[in-house]
Amino acid sequence: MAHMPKNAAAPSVPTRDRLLDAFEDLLVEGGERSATLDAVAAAAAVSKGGLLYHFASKDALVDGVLARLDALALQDAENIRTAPAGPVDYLIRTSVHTGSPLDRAYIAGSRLAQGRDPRAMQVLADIRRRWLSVIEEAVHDPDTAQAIMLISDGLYVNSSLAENELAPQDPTDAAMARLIALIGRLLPGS
Amino acid sequence: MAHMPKNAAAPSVPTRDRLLDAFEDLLVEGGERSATLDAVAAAAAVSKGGLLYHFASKDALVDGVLARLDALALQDAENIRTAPAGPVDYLIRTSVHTGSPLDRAYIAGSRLAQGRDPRAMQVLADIRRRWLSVIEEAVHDPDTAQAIMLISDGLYVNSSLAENELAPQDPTDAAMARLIALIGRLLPGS
DNA sequence: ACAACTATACCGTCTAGCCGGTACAGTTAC
DNA sequence: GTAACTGTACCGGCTAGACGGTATAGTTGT
Repeated sequence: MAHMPKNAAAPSVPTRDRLLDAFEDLLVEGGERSATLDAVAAAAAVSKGGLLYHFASKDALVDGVLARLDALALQDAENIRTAPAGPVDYLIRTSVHTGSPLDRAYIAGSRLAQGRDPRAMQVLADIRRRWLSVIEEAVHDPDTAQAIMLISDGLYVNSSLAENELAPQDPTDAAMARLIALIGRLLPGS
Repeated sequence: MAHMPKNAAAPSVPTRDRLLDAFEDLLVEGGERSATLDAVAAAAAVSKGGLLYHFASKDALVDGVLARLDALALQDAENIRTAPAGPVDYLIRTSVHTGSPLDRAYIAGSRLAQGRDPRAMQVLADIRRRWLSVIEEAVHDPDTAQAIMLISDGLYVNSSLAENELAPQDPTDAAMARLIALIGRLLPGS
């Protein structure tokens, strides 16, 4: 058990992933400023030296979350495409914060983008482009697809801005169902 | 020329406002982290002592931009209500970045909110609530009004994410006109 | 006299990153 | 089989610089 955690009865979650999780959580809950190396190390129950062993710099940590976000989003594009209730329904319902790993990673990425990190902005742009093309494929009209993407983005910022009830917060509630019905009116066929 | 800018043939802009402008610009262009007291003072061509003469703390500076944002947004709500082409047209067209004072102030406020500043989150929430009620007044249907707000929010994040052409960037271009036409389909009357 | 500054020095704290050390499993050489 | 050594995974103390804020003495136009 050379490279395993000392106390591991089970492999548990690798330290590297725990550090990434901690970094994400701090970004999501406290914004960029609160996600310091010390805070990340503490949240992951690792010393600062241990953090820097896995990620040589804060930049490396950023690259780490961004890489994971990209991988998660790539998988998600497939989920959207093959969703039983259809891509639009799936996209809209998952645009509010669900606490899924992708969700957390996406918000973390947004925080980094708001801090003007060009890598984060690039990754987010790529993800959104991917989503848009899936929706375009489904609705067969670029303008409609774009409008749907905009609503999805709007839902995201709303649930990001926390505790306000301007928009549906829960993917399963009635307001969400009404919103999806409304979006139906945008579709070319009627 | 004591309290006037040295070079002022005209009263020009008062130092206090130049400091607020500088703070906003730094927030918009470099995110929260780059907007330090030293940077703000330098950008406004004022000494650090001069900055702290007008704003005793960074918190006071934040309060300053937030107060100005709130005032600007209050005025804007009236502009939306009385827009010749109608509230929805106006709201949507001004949801992309135009470089207007309100626009810059709003983005600056968003940066602060992303840094989890509760005051900023509160001010933004109030502004959005105001906009929503103006739109509700105009379209006579809460769900439709909400969907329109979401599209507006979506446009805003898109133009915030810079240099991507997923959504219309220019309030006068054809894509914007098509988007507004599409939104027309959401309206209860047809 | 006073408001509106400039300039400079300073303080405590926070932050990123560095470095020397430790523990220990596995490898090699005899 | 055991001593010497290697690589991995960490610990925790440290430092330089940035940051928010204080302080203070001087300057300038009215």
